[in-house]
Amino acid sequence: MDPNNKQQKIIDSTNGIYVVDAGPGTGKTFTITKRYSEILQKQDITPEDIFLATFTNNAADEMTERIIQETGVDPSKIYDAPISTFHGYCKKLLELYGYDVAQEIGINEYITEDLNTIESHLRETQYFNNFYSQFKQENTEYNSFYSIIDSPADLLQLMKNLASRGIIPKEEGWFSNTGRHIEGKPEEFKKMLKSQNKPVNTDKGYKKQSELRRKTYSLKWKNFEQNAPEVVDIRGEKGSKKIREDLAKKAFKEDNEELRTFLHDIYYAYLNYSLQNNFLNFNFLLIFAYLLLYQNKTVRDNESFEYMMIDEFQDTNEIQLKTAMLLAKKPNICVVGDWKQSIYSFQHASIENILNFEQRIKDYKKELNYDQERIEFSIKDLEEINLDINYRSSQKIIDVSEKSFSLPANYYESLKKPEIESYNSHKKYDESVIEKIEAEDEGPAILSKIQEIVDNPDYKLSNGETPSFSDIAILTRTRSFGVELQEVAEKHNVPASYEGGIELFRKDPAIILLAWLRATSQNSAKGWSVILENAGYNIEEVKNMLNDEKDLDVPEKFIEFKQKLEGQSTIAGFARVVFDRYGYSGPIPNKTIQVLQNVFVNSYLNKKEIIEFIEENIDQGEIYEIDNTVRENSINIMTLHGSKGLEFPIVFISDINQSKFPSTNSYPKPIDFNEVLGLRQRKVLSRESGNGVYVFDNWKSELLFNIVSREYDEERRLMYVGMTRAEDHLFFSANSRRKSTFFTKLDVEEGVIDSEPVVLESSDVSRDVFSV
DNA sequence: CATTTAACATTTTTT
DNA sequence: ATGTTAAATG
Repeated sequence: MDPNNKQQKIIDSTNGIYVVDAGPGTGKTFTITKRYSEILQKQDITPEDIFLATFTNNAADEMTERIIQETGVDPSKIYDAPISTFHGYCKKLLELYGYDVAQEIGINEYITEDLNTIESHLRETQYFNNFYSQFKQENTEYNSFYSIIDSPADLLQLMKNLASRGIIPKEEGWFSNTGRHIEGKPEEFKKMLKSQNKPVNTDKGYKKQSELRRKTYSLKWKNFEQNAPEVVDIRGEKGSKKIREDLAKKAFKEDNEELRTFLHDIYYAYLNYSLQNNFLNFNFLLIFAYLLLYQNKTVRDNESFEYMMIDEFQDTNEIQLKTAMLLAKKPNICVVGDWKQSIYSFQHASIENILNFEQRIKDYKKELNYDQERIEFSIKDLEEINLDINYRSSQKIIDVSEKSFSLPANYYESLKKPEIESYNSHKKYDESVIEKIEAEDEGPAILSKIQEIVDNPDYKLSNGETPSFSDIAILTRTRSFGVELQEVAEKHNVPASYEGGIELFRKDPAIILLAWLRATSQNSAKGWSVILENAGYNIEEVKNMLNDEKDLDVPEKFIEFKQKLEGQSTIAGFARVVFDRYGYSGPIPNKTIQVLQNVFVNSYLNKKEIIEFIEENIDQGEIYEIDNTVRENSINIMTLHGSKGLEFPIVFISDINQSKFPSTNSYPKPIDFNEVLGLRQRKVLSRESGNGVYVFDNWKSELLFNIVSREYDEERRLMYVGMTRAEDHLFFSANSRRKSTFFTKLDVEEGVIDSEPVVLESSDVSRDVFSV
């Protein structure tokens, strides 16, 4: 297939700075691949000169494959080419040149080739907890902060947040003045306060209280310290339309010096601790790579690229963009993305990267050049190109998807008409069915609808075929709803595979492994009871065998096996022996071993730590991806996030229910960061009438956080991502008693559901190997 | 009757 | 902590 005009323009425009607005189904990967091979054909250009950043490792592999197909280039030459995620590239960079980069911020630790990247969130939490208790003992001057923090993991999250914004501590103060970002933005704050505190006009000309005053009602339930102003003082008496702005401004000016010092010190100490223990999380990996490129001209000259392309640009964060700028030798930069599909802000992606690209790179250039010239090229000929032909969806589906941005997230949110450029469908197909269905029992209703669709010529697809199970995807906001749906499908013998991983450590292999780890270390009775009950002994028999803690009376064969296990020196060996004995094989035991091996790499068999790790995993229901779960002809169930980049003939968007989608979940954090407010503490320690010291809510920050309230644009974008996965037919489903405004205010025809779903003959289905 | 208050029900996404 | 909704208020 030949590129269309806009695509061709992007392919030909190899030199210069380009922002490509690539909406869903506009042939983004196709265009990037072609552009890559176009650049490759230039004289003296090899794959080593082109940096292509992708969002996931899978995307990097896929891109590489397609480039090999497209160019016919020798695969061995492109295999080592910098086509990778930022994380992957930065890790390589640090291993090559990063040995003493930490010195730049005063840390006397070294990065070596066996640096570990922490991929397990739980494992890092373990590390962090160890670090935290040590830090607390050594830094008693921050006692008042420790008493307001109930979960250290919140602090860790905060540091990662700062790291993704390029805020980096030095031994004294902040690196390159980056600490100013945690002080907040007074001008923006004043603007927000003003607009939030305007009384609201109704259609009939009445004036309601301001949005802000309505929200501050909840302050009433807070527990403020004695000298805090009364809530009626802040909000005004009944009938006041606005809150008192002078108090809000006073709250903004709260002295946070000590809090910032505390965060600086613990952040710095944790970076130090990480390197001491030879590990970095994803976020810290990026800051050290950034530091290296920032400070070392030689590395920059050696490593920078003639050409740079960044895919999924809407999901990059600030430090990634800065790093990319340091890596660009020339102004040959092409960023490709779609702001409408930016859905990873919880992971600190910054949508401003793409929305304000030009302003950002100009600002960053200034910032990066303030003491010496690091960005040598000039930023002037910046061009925007938008791809506007959609090759995926029918026009009807495209039109509906654009309504995502007009969906209010609650009963009082009023939205301005969004400015969305429209896409034209390349497809002639015009028989799309777009319906919403609701029922008291949502799962069976979806199944029933699917059974109606499958093999039904009324739902003919654009390729001329009648639908089969594998043409259908069910998208969910939460994982748990997806798992529920899979179970409902299983009960009806409808083939459905849940994509997105399983609770690995709650499966049998891990349970038995944990039991043997326990049986061969302290607290062995806990392990033995699981082992013996699993072997078929009843509770009474087990009790008798374990009666005497010091002299267990278990059958000889168990003792022999225990001795065999005690000879193992690595967790992988230990687990392998257990799984072999129990006959566990396949992806689940393999993945279990792989995870443990990755997490406890280099360390001798420390059973206590491993047991804690597994316990924590079971407790938290931690999710791990399993390979090869794909089945023949089955429905695909996945989260909306997981569906990014994919397409299906038929899509269901499910669980559009209150508090689920849009998600209204939010956890209170004692210390919080907001771009406008800066760093704030929401709890304070105070002495109540002489006696003890108590934790109170901080009226200042509680008031402030009402002003920078949460927005729901990302939930609407998530809806947009979901809808635009569909090629031919699109369905929405909700629980009739709990449906959210995303469902009720969606202007789509209501569908009918035929009674209950039928239970299929089991011979119709291929079995799911993981469901046993 | 429009507006405000108070009580009640829920509670993620993951490179 | 936040949204929904029924009851209270003036």
